Amino acid sequence: MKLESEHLEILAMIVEKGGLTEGAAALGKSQPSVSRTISLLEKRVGAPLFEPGRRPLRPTELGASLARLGGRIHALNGEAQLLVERFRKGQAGRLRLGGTPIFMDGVVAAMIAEFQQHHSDVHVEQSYGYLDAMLAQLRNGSLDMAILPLHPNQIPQDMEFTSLLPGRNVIACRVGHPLTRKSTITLADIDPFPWIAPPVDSPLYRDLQRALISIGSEDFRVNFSGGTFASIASVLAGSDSLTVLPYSVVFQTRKMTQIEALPLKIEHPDRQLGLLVRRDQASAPALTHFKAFMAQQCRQLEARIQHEQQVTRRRG
Amino acid sequence: MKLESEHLEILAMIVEKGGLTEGAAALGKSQPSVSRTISLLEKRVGAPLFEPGRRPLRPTELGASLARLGGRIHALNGEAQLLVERFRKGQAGRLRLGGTPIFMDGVVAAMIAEFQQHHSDVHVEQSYGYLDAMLAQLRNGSLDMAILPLHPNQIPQDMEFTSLLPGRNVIACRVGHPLTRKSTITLADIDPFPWIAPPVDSPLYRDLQRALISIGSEDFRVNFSGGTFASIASVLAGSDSLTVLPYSVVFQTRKMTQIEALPLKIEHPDRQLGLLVRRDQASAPALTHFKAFMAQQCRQLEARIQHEQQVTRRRG
DNA sequence: GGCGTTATATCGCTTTGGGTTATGAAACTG
DNA sequence: CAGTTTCATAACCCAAAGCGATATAACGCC
Repeated sequence: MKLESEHLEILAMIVEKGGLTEGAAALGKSQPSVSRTISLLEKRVGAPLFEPGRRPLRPTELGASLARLGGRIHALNGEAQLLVERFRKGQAGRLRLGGTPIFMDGVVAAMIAEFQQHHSDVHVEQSYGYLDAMLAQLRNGSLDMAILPLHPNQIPQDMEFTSLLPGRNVIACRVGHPLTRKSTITLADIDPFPWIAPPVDSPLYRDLQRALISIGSEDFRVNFSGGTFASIASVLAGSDSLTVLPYSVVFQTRKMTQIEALPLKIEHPDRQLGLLVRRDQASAPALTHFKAFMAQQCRQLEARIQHEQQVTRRRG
Repeated sequence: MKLESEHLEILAMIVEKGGLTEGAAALGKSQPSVSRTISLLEKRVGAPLFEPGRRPLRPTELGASLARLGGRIHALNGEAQLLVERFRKGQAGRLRLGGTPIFMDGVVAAMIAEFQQHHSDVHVEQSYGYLDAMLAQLRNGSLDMAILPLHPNQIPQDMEFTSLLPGRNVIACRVGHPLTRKSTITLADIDPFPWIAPPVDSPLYRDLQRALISIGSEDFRVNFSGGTFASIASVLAGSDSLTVLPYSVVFQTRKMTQIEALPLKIEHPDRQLGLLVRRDQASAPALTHFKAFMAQQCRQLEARIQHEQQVTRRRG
C-alpha cells in the first residue's frame, strides 16, 4: 500500500505543532480534515501513529519516525516552491547565451555581471558563434538567446529580435596612435599601418573588408588574427595596428583598454546589434528579465555615447 | 499556490523514464492520468515543464530541477514505506524493556543478542526496576515491556502477563565449593559461609530471607551486597560465599561463570518469571515478535534444564 | 512529401479523497 | 465535578485522479 507524501507532511506538521488543532491551523486546513487524514494514514500503515487516549497528543515510535521523514519531504516541497517562485520572478534558472565574440567580451560580459547582482541564482552559460550556428542551436533548444548584429530582413519568422544598439563600426587604434593627431585622415595616412583581423568567418571580418574598400583600400596587411577580444585589445594597445570594432565595444571598454576610435567615417553596415530569441519561448521569465535589462543597459550606453559625442564635438 | 509532492514524484518518474507512457507504466497508472497530472502541475507552476513539441520528451530547465526534487521526495517516501514494512514485520522499532536486574543480566541479555540477529533494526532500550516502578512506567508509556517474577494474582487488569519460566530459586556457590562435595547438606554445613545479598528492595532479597528461614537459619552474615549480576558472579566465583539466584540464571550462565547450584531444596516462591505488557499495546509487532521469541527461547532453556536434571539424576 | 508508427493530449465518465460545518465523546483543568 | 479544550465522527460537496476511447502531433521511412 502506497503512502502519500502529502500525508507524511501533514503528520510531520501535527507532530511538530503538538496537536491536531494547531497542526491544522498551521496547514491552513480544518481540524476534522487532518484528523481524517491521520486516521486514513494509520489505516494504511496498519499501526497507530499516536498513543491512544492521551491528551497532549504524543506520537508513537513509528509515528515519530514517519514524521521525521515527512518533515524532510515537506522541506523538499518547500524548496520546490521556492524554486518556482524564484523562477517566476526570473531570479533563478539557466540562461544559455551565445553571441559574436567581440561584442560578448567587450560589452555583454560586463552587463551580465551587473545583471547577476540582482539575479544571483541565474546561471549564465556563455558560448560564441555566428548567425547560422546560433540559429540552429536556438531551434534545437541548446541555446536560449543569441546576441549578434542582424539586418532587419534577416530576422527569421520563428524568432523575435530585440535591437540594442546600432551596428556602427569604427576603425580602432591605441590611444596616442600617430593617426589620432591628424584632423583629417586619408587613405595614404592609413596605408602604412598593419591590421588586426577578426576571425575570417565573423561579420566583423566582412565589415573590415567593406570598410577598407569604402575608403579605397583594396589590399591590406594583416599582422594578427584569430584572437579573442582580450588578445586583440592587447595587441592593439601595444602596437600601431588598426582594426575594425563596433563603436560600442570601443566606448564601453575605453577605461580598461587603451583603445580609441579614429575620427574616420567608414561605411557602416545596416545592422543592429540585438537579441535573438525563439518566439515560442520568449516568455521564460529569466529570459524576459534579461532582455529588458539588456535593453535598458544599452539605452544607457547609447545615451552616454551620444553625450560623449556632443562634448567631443563642442570641444573639437 | 501549493505544489503537491505527489505531482513532483510523478514528474521525477517521467523525467527518469524519458516519457509519459513509460513513466505511467512505472507508476502503475494510465498514460492519460499522468499526462493530466503534468498539465495540472504546469498550470500551477505557471511555466512549461517540458519543451513543447519535441518527440523524445525533454524537460525544461525548471522541469529538470523540479524533477530532481521530486526524485528526492520519492526516495524519502520509499524510505517511509520501507520503515513501515519493517515495522510491520517487527524488524524495526524501539523496544523499551525493563526488568529485575539479575534475570535481565543473567538470562535476558543473551536472548536479546540472539533476537537482534534476526531483527537488526530493533533498538532495545534496557532498564532495571521492580514491580511498582515498572507498572507506573508501563502505564505512562515510557516502557514497553517489563520482565519480572510475578504471582498469578498480582497481574493487574490492564496488563497481559506471559510466563516464561518457573521462578525457582536455588542457593548458588562457586564450582568446587566445599559444600558441593556433600551429598546431604544441613543447616550446620551452611552456617559458616558468608552471603552475598541482592539489592534489599529486590524480590530476590526477600526470597533469600524466606529461603534461609525455611531451612531454619534466622540470621545470616552478608559480606557483599548492592552489586549487579556481573559483580555478584565474580565475587561468588572467587570466594566461598553463597547466594540465592534463579535456577535459570545459574543454568544459563554456567559456561561463562564458575557457579553451580547446591542440591538443597529451598522454599521456592509461587511466582513465574514472565513478560508484562500493557494490554492495549500488546499488538505492536516488534513487541509481539519479542514475546514469541522469548517464549520459545525459554521453552528451550527449560527443556535443557529438564534434560540436564535427568542426566544428573541418572548419574547421581 | 506522404504515410504509418508511436507518443501525447483531450474527452466523458466514475470513484476516491479531501474540504467544509455541525456535533458528539473524551480527557485535562481548576 | 463541572468547564474547557481537543479529538473523532457524520453528512455533504467538490476537486482531483482514475479509466477507456479517441483525436492529434512528431518522427522516421520509403
